[in-house]
Amino acid sequence: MANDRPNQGQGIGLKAVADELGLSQSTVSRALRNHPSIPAATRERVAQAAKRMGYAPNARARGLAIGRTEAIGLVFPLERLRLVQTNFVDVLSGISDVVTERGYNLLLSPFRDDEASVLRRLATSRMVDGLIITRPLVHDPRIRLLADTGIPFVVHGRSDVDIPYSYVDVDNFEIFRRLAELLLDYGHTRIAALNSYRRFRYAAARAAGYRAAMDSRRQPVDPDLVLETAMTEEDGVACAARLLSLPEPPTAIICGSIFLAKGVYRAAAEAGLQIGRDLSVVAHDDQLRGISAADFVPALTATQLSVEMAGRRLAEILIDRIEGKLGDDPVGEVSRPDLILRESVGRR
Amino acid sequence: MANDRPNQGQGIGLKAVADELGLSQSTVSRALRNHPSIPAATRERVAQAAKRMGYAPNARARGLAIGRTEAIGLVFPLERLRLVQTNFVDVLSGISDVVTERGYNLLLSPFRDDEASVLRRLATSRMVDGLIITRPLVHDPRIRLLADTGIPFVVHGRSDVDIPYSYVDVDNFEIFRRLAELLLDYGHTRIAALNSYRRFRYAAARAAGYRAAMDSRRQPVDPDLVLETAMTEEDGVACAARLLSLPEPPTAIICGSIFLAKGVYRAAAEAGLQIGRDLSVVAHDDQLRGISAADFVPALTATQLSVEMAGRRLAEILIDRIEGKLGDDPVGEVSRPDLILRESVGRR
DNA sequence: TTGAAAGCGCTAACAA
DNA sequence: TTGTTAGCGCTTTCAA
Repeated sequence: MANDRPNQGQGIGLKAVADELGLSQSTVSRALRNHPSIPAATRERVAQAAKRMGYAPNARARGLAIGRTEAIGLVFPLERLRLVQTNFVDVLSGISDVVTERGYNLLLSPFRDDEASVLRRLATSRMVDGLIITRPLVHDPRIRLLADTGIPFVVHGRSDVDIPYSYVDVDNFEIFRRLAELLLDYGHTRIAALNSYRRFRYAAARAAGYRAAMDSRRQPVDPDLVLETAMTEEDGVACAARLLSLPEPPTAIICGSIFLAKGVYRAAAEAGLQIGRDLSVVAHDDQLRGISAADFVPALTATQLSVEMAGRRLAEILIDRIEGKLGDDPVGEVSRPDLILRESVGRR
Repeated sequence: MANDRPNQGQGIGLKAVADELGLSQSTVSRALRNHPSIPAATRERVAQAAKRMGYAPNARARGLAIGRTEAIGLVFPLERLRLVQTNFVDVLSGISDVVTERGYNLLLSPFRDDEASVLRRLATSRMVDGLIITRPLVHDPRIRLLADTGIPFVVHGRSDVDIPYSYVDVDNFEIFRRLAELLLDYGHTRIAALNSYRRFRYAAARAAGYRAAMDSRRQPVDPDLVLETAMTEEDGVACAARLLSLPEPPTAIICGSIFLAKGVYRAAAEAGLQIGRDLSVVAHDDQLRGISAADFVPALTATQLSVEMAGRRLAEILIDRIEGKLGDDPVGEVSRPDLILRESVGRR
């Protein structure tokens, strides 16, 4: 025997219900899942008995039989959960919503350093039906890894790899391009950019967008004004302080996140500069819960795009794919940001 | 046939490895799991082949065979993830840590309203080996529900039910008692308490602790000074404003959370009151990431106890229980808080 | 030390 | 409309 406690020691299984009613397991199984071949009368009897006896299907056995678990996985660095200033919880919130709506479960797999092995294990063990990965690098090895296992997956963001894959992304090039052009329109030329680390594809795209805007106006790009940093308030303070102490400081700053912008506001206040008059600030806003560009004083001009909505789309696409509701071709969605003009920008 | 793509369409299974080596499935299975009956030589050969062929065990099948999944579940209201001011993420972080260390997976099941059915489904479907539940009510029906299914579970907090269960809790009675006594020691008698909703066991315990302290000093409890509220900064502002506009306002306020305290600080500032001189404030501090009682101005006197550590213990106890490392008797752990004196309290 | 075979609880093809 | 039967991929007993 494989197990000394049949049926996990508890359960009323299909067998018990079938015996009780003098039916076969398969009839009971079909009745419970509303198979058309089962007449209403039988279906009713079975439903009654199942309920009375407290029958609950065993997900492990069902998963093995149908080849699906009805769960999707999300692998992420433990750190991101700990971070206070992160959009991770908002993405997760969007994913959770859809997962609930569609009757799936969400398997969270945190990792400390070796993401690849966690991903591989999850994918090949068929513990989940599909996976979501986030924050891809410019050339992200995870995509090939997952494609090779054959498991359905969706990427939050894009990566420059030569295999097709599904993704949900925002137009990061456009985000920084528009923010830079806005500032150029207002007469600024010494425009600083606080960007994330360029190994991440989204940051690389933003850097390119910034450069494109500057190039199109024949403005030189001063490398001292382009900083790579984490997206937190503290880093915003530090970067701004550094920029403002330059011999020829910027008159405007583009921030990759709203947290960064908050830090810049603080640094400006300390330096006695008034935002919108002495220093212009713009940012990209993920529309996170609990912090709003409109509530900044003065209100912050920003591109905006809900990252929670992105979470929703990620889960929707993944589940559709798992259920075969999408063709075999990968789908990609790129949202373009709205630019909301508020009071943090002034003429130079 | 049950499935038109045997082995999920991909996988190198035990069978393939066995055939390759001219061994039986069972030998390969045992070799891979270091069964003592397998000689080192064979074990080695098998390990090589498995690696070379890219064998990965199918978790669904394994789970079915051994009756375990090596995953634990956490059911929580979708809302809590969305909340900015919540200790949920910190608890989750502690749980994640341990889950990773022990090689388990964490299944997050968000729900919108019908928690009971989500719990029951998770428990009876044997999708996970054990469950953690949080924020129990004074009489929490979930405990009986889970106990009836027979699944191992641990509660973050206690509940007054007459069945044994495992829990990790803090001494909430003691927390409010000590905070109140401290204020009484400083000569305060009009002491307000901002507590959570008393249907939650922890809030009920805190209310009792407050009352016990007052009673022991023969101080009457003014119902106007005891407020039930959510634990956010906004609510802190609102409650404090209300208390300060009383005909006979309190001279000291006990806050159930550090967020609440933050709001009280704000309201005091608006009212032109100086914390520590015109108004004394104390709080309980869950030691959340990103907000520290020591950083308040003036620094906040508080009881403290790491809620992340509680998360760790919850997972440790649950997994030990699943693996049979604990006896059959439930275990309960109650931590007592440290009281850290800072500058937010003054003599009346 | 190894293999054959049964079984975990469920689904589904096929036959009746 | 229902039952029989053969899996899903793995573990484990039992026998060799």
